[in-house]
Amino acid sequence: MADRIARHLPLTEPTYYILLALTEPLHGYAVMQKVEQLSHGAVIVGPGTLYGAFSTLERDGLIVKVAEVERRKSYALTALGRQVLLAQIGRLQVMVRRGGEVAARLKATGTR
Amino acid sequence: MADRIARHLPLTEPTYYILLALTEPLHGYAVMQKVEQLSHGAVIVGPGTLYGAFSTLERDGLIVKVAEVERRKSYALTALGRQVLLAQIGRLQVMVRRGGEVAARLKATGTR
DNA sequence: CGCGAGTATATCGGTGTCCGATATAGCGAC
DNA sequence: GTCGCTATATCGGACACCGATATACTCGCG
Repeated sequence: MADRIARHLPLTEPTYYILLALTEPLHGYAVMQKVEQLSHGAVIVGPGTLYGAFSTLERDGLIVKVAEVERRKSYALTALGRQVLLAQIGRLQVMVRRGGEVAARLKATGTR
Repeated sequence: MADRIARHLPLTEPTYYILLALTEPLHGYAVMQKVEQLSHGAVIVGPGTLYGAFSTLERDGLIVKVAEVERRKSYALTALGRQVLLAQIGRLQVMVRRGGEVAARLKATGTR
């Protein structure tokens, strides 16, 4: 059953960046900063988005708590989380390829 | 004010493909088929998604009705819609580039 | 000593979107 | 005459995003 992976797709933009950040174990606050950096400032996740997403992702088994030192709770991707992330990257590549073709056409044709 | 464009971002996957399909004037039913084709079957938009999205997109000025022959209502991108679509393609390119780096690292490092 | 700024986690509620289910209706084929 | 395809449309549930808000610790500066 490959829909064990497909069931979680597509990922939204914030969720995608959160998983991307968690390829390296990080705690919540660090994820907020990493996402901003990864997206060149295009995506800013606030506390509401972050901790809501953490709950959902942990419940679904895509991430897991790996440490809890002082106030910092660190999370990391599970094997399933890695597979979902890679599958999403595949979807994005299709989207970009299609988009690139169309973009070229739009620019070439002009406003018509 | 560039947030005239940014206000509409990010686009969800179905909305992205709908706009992509409408770079060429099409009526609703044809959009459903085009989206499925563009996405290699990964995205299937049902009537609920499609006509709901049409209402929102037309209200926001990203698409416009260009013809209505028999039962077919054809829509096409506006200038704003084209700008939003191109901006979204830019976001996707950033996402894919970041994803590609991480994917390479994930595969190289293995399961650790 | 007090206060602002940064670190860090957490909850709540509004808003919007996706999407399945459902409905209508014309058309051609068998 | 009924099945399936074309074609448009509405409704409601479920879910996610995200701003506002709250708590609490630490550090530095005046």
